[in-house]
Amino acid sequence: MATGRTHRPATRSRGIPEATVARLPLYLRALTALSERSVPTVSSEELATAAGVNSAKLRKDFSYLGSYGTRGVGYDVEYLVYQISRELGLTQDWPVVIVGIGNLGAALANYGGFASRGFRVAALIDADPAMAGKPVAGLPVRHTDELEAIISDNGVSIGVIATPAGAAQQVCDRLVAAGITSILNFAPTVLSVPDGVDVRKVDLSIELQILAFHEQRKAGEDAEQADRSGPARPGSAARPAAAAGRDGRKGPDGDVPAVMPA
Amino acid sequence: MATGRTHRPATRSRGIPEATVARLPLYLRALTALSERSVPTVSSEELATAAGVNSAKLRKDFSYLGSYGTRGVGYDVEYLVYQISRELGLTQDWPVVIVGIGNLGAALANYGGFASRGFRVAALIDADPAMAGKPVAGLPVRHTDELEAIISDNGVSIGVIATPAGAAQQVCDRLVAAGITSILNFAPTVLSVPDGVDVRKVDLSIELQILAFHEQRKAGEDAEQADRSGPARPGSAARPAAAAGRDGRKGPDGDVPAVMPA
DNA sequence: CCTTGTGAAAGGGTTCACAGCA
DNA sequence: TGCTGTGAACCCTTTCACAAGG
Repeated sequence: MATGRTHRPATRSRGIPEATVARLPLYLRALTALSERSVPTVSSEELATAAGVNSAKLRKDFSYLGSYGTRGVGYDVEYLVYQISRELGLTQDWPVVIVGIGNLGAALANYGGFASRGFRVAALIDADPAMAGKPVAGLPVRHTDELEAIISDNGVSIGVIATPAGAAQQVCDRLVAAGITSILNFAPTVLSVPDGVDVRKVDLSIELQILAFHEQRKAGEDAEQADRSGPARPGSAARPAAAAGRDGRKGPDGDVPAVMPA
Repeated sequence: MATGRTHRPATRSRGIPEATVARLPLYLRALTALSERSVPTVSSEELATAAGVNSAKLRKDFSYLGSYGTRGVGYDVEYLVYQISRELGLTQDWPVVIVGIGNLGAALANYGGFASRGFRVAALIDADPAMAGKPVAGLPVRHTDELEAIISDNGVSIGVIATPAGAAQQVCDRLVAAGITSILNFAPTVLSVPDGVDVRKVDLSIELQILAFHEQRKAGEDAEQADRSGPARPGSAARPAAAAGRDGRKGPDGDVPAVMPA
C-alpha cells in the first residue's frame, strides 16, 4: 500500500477478511436476539436467515474464526456470542467522543445502540461556546478547546465527527494529533489522515443517490428522458452535446443509443 | 438467483458495476466543488485525489459511462457534473418520506445535504399522535395513518426509516405496500422486502464495531488479553473452553496459539 | 442422517501498464 | 508530449458441492 510494489505481501493481516469483519456485527446482533430468547443453538441456515445472508457465506465467515460449531447440530448461541464479541474487541469498552453536537450529533448521543455493546460516550464536544455546559443526553457539552485534554485523559481512541463539512478536516486533524486512531465520519467530506488511522464514512446523501440510481433504472427502462440539453461538450465551441455518441463502448443510456438533441 | 442454475446470465444488468455506482456520488461532490470554484477542467489524477480514490479506478469508472474526457487534457467539469447527475437520476427530483421523527429522524429532516441534489422531503411521518402537526424542519409531522395517502398523493418512491428497531419491519411493509420501491434503513434490523425493492442500511453501531475490530488489532498485536473464561464450549459438560484449540485453521487469536485458561 | 467446514470454481473489483489520441 | 481509455493480470469475495464428523 505504501510503496505500490508487489513483492511485499502487504495487508497480510493473515486475519479475517474485511468482508467477513463487516458481517460479524450482523451475526452478533442476531445471536444476541436469540440469546435473549434463551435459544441454545442455531444452525447456519437459521442464523443466516436472521442475519440476512446465505448460509454458505456465514459458514465460510465463521470458518475464519475457528471451528466453533458442532456438525449435525449447529452453533452454541452463548459461546458464539462470546467468541464474536471477543473477536470484535467488544469485551473491553471503548470510550468515544462525538464532535459536533448539532442535530445529528445530539441524535447520535441519544442513540441507545451506541452504548449497547462496549461503547461509552466519553464526551460531547462542540465549537459553539453557547453550547458549552448544556446537557445533551445527560452529558454536558464541552468546548473544542478541551478536545486534546478530554482525549488523553480518557484514553479515547475512537472519534465520531458530526460537524458541518467545512469543519471536518480541521477537527479530524486535531483528533488525530491528540491520539485518535479510528474515526467515524458523518460529515460529507473526504478526510485525509495519516497511515494507521482508520476512517469509516457514513453519508446519507450518497446512500440516497445510490438508491436514486436504481430507482431510475426500474422506472426508466423505457420512459427514458432524453438529454434535455445539458452543458455542451468542451473543446470545439458549440459542438452538439451528442458528439460523444458512439465511441466503442455503450452510450450513457442503457439500451437506447444516445439521442441528445442539442 | 432464483434457480441457482448457472446457465441464465442473471443480474446481467449490462450496466454500471455496483462498486462504480457507489463512487459516482463521490465524484459528483468533488466535481460540484470544482464547479463552484469555476475550475473548467480536471485531470483524472486531480479529481481522484479530491474524491479520495486512485486515478486508475476513477478512469475505469468513467469508462463505464462513456468517453467523456479529452486525452492530453482531462475532463470538462460542467459536462461531467451533468453526465453523472443524469446517470444517477438526479436531474429529476425525488420526493422522499421520513418515517420516525425521533432524534435521528429530526436530524435527517434538518440535514441540508438532503435537499441539495434532487431530493425533496415530501413528508415527515410519526406514529406518536402527540407529534402530529408539530413542525420539524419547517414541515408539520403527519401521523402514520396518513402514510399510504401521502405516498400515493406525492408519488413517493423512496422512504427513509428512522424508527426504533421494533417498528421498522412493520413500517417497511406498509411503505412497500403503498408503492415505495427504495428504502434507506437507519433502524438496526434486517428488513425483509419483496424482489424489486432496494434496501440500503445505515448502521451506526455496526460501523463502530468494525472500527473497534481494527482498533483492537492495532493495540493488541502483543498485549492480547487471554480468554478470560467466557462461556464454556457446548456439548460435553465442563470441557475446558480451550477445546477448540488447533483444528487445522488458525485459532481465534492472531499470532499466538489459543491459550484460554478454563 | 444432519449440519459443519472447506477445497475448488466462479464472479467482481482493482490495479497495472500501455496503446491510442488530442 | 500528456492524459485518457482499456485489455490483462491480480486479488478478494461469493458460491458450489461435497468430504468429514458428531
